[in-house]
Amino acid sequence: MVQYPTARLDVSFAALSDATRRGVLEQLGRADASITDLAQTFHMTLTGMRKHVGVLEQAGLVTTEKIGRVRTCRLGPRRLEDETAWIERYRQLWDSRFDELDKLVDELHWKENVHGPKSGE
Amino acid sequence: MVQYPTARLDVSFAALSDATRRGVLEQLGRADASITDLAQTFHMTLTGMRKHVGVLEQAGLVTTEKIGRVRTCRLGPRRLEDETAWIERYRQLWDSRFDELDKLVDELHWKENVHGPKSGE
DNA sequence: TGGATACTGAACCATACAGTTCAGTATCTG
DNA sequence: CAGATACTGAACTGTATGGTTCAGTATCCA
Repeated sequence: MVQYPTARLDVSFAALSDATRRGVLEQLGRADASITDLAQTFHMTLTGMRKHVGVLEQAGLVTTEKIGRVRTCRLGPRRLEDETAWIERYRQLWDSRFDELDKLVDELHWKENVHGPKSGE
Repeated sequence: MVQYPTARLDVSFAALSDATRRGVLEQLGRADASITDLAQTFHMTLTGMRKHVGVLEQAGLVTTEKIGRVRTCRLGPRRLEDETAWIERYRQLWDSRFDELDKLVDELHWKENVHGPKSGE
């Protein structure tokens, strides 16, 4: 059984669970931005935005660098590989689980066809 | 620009941000289970587990059905399509963003080669 | 130098969340 | 019927989250 970096998934999924933070990632996907830029986009105080950026940094999704007065934010090193991997595996489970259900349904149909009221189509 | 179902992403990413809940999904991927089953697996009270299952239900990742005393939990209708789509798009942004950076680096190299310390300036 | 700009840290607030206990209700089983 | 089982709802605890204000510090620019 593959072991996923559980704690890391906790923080990155949590980071993604906020619309503002997802928006920040999208904006940074277009161009680097300062805290002020981001705060303006999302109509929020600098302090508030700084916290969101902090969460994204913790998750490795954003890196920042302060030059002079300005902290510039850019997309970070992580590319959501583990998150994608987890979801992919989940989908496999999901598919196989529903295949099983399909089989059950088929079986029921078969029984119905053999023992049911209208045995010939 | 494609519009993602923001509120839905909020709740499903939040649902996934807890290791216990991800574990529940994995267990249900193997077989349906009662609240008692799940609570035992994760060493938790029934009440505690019921809450987690509630969160997963809200996110559409689990459905439950109570028959007699027993509430049976199974994987729900949602297959994390939207979540995958969001992450996919993010990866595209990430890639293009880093292509841009690569281009910048190339440009710097070029300038260095032309104007660098050894060739003039 | 002095004023505007960009950020930071501390403190605070309201709400949500993960978990518990406890006191039920409803259902099975002998 | 009695007792065990499976769950539920309310209430409580501690901690995290999303947001604010306010009082700074550091930097830039005229």
